[in-house]
Amino acid sequence: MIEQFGIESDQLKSFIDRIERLEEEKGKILQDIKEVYSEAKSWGFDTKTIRKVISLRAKSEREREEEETLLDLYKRAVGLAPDLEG
Amino acid sequence: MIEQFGIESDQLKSFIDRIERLEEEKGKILQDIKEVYSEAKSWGFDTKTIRKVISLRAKSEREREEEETLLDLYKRAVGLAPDLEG
Amino acid sequence: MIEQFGIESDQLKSFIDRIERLEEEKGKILQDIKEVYSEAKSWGFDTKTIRKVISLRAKSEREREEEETLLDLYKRAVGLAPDLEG
Amino acid sequence: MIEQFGIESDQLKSFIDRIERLEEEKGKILQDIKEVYSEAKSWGFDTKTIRKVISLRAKSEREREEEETLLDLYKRAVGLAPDLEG
DNA sequence: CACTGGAAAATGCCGC
DNA sequence: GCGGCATTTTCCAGTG
Repeated sequence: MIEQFGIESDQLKSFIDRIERLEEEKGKILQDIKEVYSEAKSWGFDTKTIRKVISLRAKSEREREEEETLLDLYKRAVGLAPDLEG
Repeated sequence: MIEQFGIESDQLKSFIDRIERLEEEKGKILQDIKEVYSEAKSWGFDTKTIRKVISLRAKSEREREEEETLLDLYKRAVGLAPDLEG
Repeated sequence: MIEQFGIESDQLKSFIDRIERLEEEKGKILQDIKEVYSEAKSWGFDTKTIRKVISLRAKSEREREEEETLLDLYKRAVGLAPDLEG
Repeated sequence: MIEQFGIESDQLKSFIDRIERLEEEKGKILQDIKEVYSEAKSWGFDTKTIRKVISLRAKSEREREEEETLLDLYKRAVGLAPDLEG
């Protein structure tokens, strides 16, 4: 008897099932990514470099956003911009 | 001279695009997973323990036993668990 | 006008210097720790398990018990462990 | 009796002790760092921004090094530099 | 096939 | 007490 411990076993099971299902989907995508790298490699491309390129592109996007955030942060820190709560 | 690599270059771009697209899908799934954890938490469940359970279920019975055996061994070595013949 | 912040600016720089110095020390310790793990590994020990033991020792007896209890509870909920009453 | 399992219990204990000692030192440094942040905060500085500054400085150093590495990598990838074993 | 380095995941911490 | 961020741990591909 689980209920005596005060947890709703069915609900918990349902959450875990949902996560496991999503993890499975994730696993497929991960697999797909691996296969693309592998195909690229068989074409003679250097996968390490491809990874770098992709990570740089992701980064530069992220950093563009971050720069803005950072600027705001600094501005607020020195009183050049209002705090978030106005 | 770049052009001499024209065809390969297109091929490379195509690989990178495919990977980036897959990464995007992966990002969505990751987001979904986060949301389920968050919902579970709002129900009062402990997400850290949920993660442990999921990771345990992903392992084979054999793996689980091996890990436990080794951990017990090390624990006894440092006095965290009593010796077997204790 | 920056100068009006002159004194605070010096103070800030000083804080940052102190932190960076401490970070450097931290880096050395981290390096030392890595080396011990590496040596342990070369003796045939399993570093992952060592980490677990160390993390267990850092916890109080009470904490360890609580975690285990909760894990058992969740495990039973998903059928990874038998119910207590069979 | 541990030896029957084939691990050198004393050696293992010694490694773990060394690591725990280093962890303790690390903990002190971490504590020191916290205190500096706390002092800075009491002076009215924004700790989040300080963290950013420090992490940026650490990063730009690392990235200077990385850029070089990356350039080499790309060069090798397109045959403009010899492979490492060259 | 063990080691190393780098990506991904988990944990812990800080501020709100 | 929660959400976001930094650290730490785990995993995995590539390399010798």
